[in-house]
Amino acid sequence: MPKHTDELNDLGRFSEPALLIMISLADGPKHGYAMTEDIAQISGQRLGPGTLYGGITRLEARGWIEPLPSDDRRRPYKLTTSGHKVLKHRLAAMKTMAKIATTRLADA
Amino acid sequence: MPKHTDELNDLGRFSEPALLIMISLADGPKHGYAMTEDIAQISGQRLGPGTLYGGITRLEARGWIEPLPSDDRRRPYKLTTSGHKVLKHRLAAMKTMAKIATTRLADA
DNA sequence: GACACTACTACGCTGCACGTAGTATTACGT
DNA sequence: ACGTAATACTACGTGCAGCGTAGTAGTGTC
Repeated sequence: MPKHTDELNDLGRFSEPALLIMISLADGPKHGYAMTEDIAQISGQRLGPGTLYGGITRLEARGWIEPLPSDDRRRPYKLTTSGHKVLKHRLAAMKTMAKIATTRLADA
Repeated sequence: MPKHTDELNDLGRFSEPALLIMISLADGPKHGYAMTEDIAQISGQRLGPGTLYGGITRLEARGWIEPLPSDDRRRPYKLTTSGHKVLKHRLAAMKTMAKIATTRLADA
């Protein structure tokens, strides 16, 4: 097992669905179903329950999101401070890569 | 098996390593080892051989990259027209998402 | 009271990501 | 000529993320 020497770069195998979930939570707490709808609107892709709740569980295990107290059957989640930081870092990396890639495509 | 109704959106399970390989090929043909070095420079992460050549094989199977004739033991690859198109499409989606996400983080 | 929508849980499969080990060639210093 | 490091891969095994399907149960509405 790799040591968590640098939490911001130790993403494990974490891909688009997990990223979409975090982005969805970036503008406020949401429960699972609401995330599905939100993600479908902003990205055009609809995550199945297996993908969604699987992703949520993994993100919670990493401490990047956490559940809020709930009275009914809904279970809302919010980004933790750590999750917020990771997402920000991740987005910056994405932008840098996208910029480099776009330049390369244009020049070629 | 899902039908290839829309090649640009049918990415399968395709994540960062595959994207990095395509970006690396965006500014000209490269062989495997050169990709590793290039990717390490632009992204800071070094792909192991399993990840790299596994990714290459899958990308070739999809017709997004293709091998060039080679005289020695090196096997250079280049982006196909199809691969070029997919990458461009993908980058546009990435930028849109990054923009939305950044706005959300800033507003929250 | 039928039907759609909401909000999940449970489960199983597949293949991608990743590591490790090994092979062979080339380049270099000494 | 000999060792060592860098180059450029192949081969192989493993685990878990991603994804689909099925099922459950409460809520709303007509």
